[in-house]
Amino acid sequence: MGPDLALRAIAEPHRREILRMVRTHELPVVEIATRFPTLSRPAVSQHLRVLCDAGLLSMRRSGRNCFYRAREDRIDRLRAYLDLFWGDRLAALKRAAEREARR
Amino acid sequence: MGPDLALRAIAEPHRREILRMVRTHELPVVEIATRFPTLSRPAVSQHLRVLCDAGLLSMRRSGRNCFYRAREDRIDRLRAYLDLFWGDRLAALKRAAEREARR
DNA sequence: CCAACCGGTAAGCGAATCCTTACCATTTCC
DNA sequence: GGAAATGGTAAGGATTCGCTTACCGGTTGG
Repeated sequence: MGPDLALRAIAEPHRREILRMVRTHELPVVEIATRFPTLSRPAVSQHLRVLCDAGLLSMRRSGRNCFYRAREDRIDRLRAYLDLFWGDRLAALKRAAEREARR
Repeated sequence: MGPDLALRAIAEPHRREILRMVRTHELPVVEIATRFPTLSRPAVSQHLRVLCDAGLLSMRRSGRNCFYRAREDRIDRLRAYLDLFWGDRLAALKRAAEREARR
């Protein structure tokens, strides 16, 4: 069930970076790949697959381009799961503020 | 650098369960292990190690017992990283509310 | 039509992950 | 002192991960 695939997906730095890139606007694979000079293109394709399987990305085909984009609804769902998992958010903010004030 | 170890650590369901168990109060390893009937004790020990290496747990020795406990400050730090990563939280809540209202 | 472009898939490889059994050190209690 | 309890570590195995190169199908434009 739910958040496992997504959590595993975002545990990988490259995939977090991809997710960040397609948050505000969709991008074709070529564009994503060129921003990873150290990575082969299949590697990027495979990361995209993992993110899609986790439900965090959607894909749109147009001609010979594949545009990927973050699925905001799924991201929100993951955030909701994590919020529930971590527990009281206000308490956390309060602690953070106290630690900040202590310096 | 920072959140990678922690994110990898919480990507594992057993480790999330452990983290949940020692959030409010510390627990000795035996107690943690008995709550995982399907897991050997070394497996639990190894999960505890991963969580410690990620900074998410602290350990206190007392006699022959090792009490583990969640490090709330590190958890808060991880939450802060994720909040920054995801972006505007209010926008997310708004979207969630809209989706909810749409049913 | 055909050469270039775009992107997914297959196969393989080294490393990491998660688990097991076996063993060890320390502490406690008789 | 010695048995029992606690918990870490070593070694090994099966699986998964992240990456590579090689290849293949679909689209486009000369």
